Amino acid sequence: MARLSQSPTQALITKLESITDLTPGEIDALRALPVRVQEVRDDQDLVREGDRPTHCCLVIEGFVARYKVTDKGKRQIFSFHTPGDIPDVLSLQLKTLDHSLGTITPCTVGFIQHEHLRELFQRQPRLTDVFWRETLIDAAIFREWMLGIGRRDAKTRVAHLLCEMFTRLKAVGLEKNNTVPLSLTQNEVGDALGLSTVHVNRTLQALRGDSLLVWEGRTLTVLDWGRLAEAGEFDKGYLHLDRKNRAA
Amino acid sequence: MARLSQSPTQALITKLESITDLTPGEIDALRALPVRVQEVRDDQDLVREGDRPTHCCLVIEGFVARYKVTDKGKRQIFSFHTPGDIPDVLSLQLKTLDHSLGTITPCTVGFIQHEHLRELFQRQPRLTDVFWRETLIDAAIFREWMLGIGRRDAKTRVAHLLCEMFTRLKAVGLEKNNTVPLSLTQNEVGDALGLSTVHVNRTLQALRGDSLLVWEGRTLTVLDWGRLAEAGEFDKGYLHLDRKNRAA
DNA sequence: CGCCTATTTGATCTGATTCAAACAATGTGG
DNA sequence: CCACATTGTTTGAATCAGATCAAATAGGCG
Repeated sequence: MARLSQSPTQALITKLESITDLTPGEIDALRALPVRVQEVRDDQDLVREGDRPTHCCLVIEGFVARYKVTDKGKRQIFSFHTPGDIPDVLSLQLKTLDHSLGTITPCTVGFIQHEHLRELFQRQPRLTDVFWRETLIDAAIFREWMLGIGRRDAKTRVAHLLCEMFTRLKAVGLEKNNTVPLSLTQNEVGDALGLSTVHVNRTLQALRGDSLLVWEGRTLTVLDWGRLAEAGEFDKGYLHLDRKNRAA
Repeated sequence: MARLSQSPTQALITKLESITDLTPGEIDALRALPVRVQEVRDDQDLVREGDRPTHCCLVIEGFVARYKVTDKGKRQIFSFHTPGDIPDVLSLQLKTLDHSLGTITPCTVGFIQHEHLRELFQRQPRLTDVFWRETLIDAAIFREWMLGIGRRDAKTRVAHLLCEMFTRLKAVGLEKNNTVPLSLTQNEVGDALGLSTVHVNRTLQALRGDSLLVWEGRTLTVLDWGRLAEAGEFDKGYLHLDRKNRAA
């Protein structure tokens, strides 16, 4: 249960502070953003391909995914988003959405009007760079997924995704004892990696067999990070998490 | 042979004008950008994964590609870039490059110091939005490729890529009589689509057999756009080419 | 308890890879 | 201007990773 005293944008501020330094003025401006908070159950679209939204969605609690569906009805998930993310900031710049955004767990979502974000960027121009940077990291993750889907085998792909989720969740403070909350179904993992559910299942069994991880219910525990990262060819560079690593 | 009177940033200006309106002041500022022009032969890296560049690369002539290589030595190409593109603007925001950028044909490349671009954005803040928008369209293309690599079969993928290249080249004025210059090898197409060269070859034969296209030497001619677009499940929405379609 | 959703297992099939070699086109130096 | 080298395309055959189909099992939860 969220504390009532907590601003709906707290998760956003935490997230941004994990990748950049914010001035007190910027933090105040973010806190002052008018946000309409809403509970949404799972498997609901927040915005849909073809929409022309006038607001953005801030994930406050839960997991959401961006995806698109083939003419033949096959779904490809492009990204998973965690609290603090605004998966559709891009709608500020691109009028028509080219993909959909939906919840994959029950969520708390904050809706922020475009006009308010535009005002924010006008008053705090440096935040434009911060959000631009965010969308660029997004794209870096797309590239890494593309590399996996196009050129890595199933086992490597699955291991890589789990490494990525673990690392990202850890970066926003959700890791404890090598364990992170990870409420994805094997079907969703398949849609993210371009694999069938059945094959994801068998691949996970192989990873379990190697004693690399335990993933049951909604938590993932990494038993041997070194070997898991190796199995997934995982190098976190592309996540650009290191604050020292950002451009001057 | 390029006219000497032409600014090295002309291709860039043309490109930007295809997706947005520029003010005379913005055009002047772009023209005034100090650019070091250089001829580069094919198959040369312009910047490499791990680099911390202090300049960006403007494609003036030729094709370049962004790519990354698997631990096992398999290459995945993320994007092809044509004259007017600055494939690595992202290095302004992300200090360390997470992928490489290389020529796939002999090229004319313009190098622009980061500091000059930063000054430009300071003086013409609206250009920040224009370039942000550019990188967002980049990401939209990544998503569409991901959908293809993950969820479409070889024939659809190849047809889709050819539709995309045709459309993009047409948008920058390089189409004539349903023909565009397309200097890609089948091997490069494979690396872009996550397919083996052999299979790309057989797939192209199928498309030729259907009288959808002719692709020989360095030009692609589309014989039946309607059926090719259908075969590739191609809908150009994701390219966000329509100027009327940009956010207010 | 019974329903619904997610995971698991088994058997079969296939699109795409791999390996290997021939062929075609382009460019180079003598 | 030809011989040769290089790079890209094409063909054929064998193989395999992963998909598909179908059905059983296991968890959660009202």
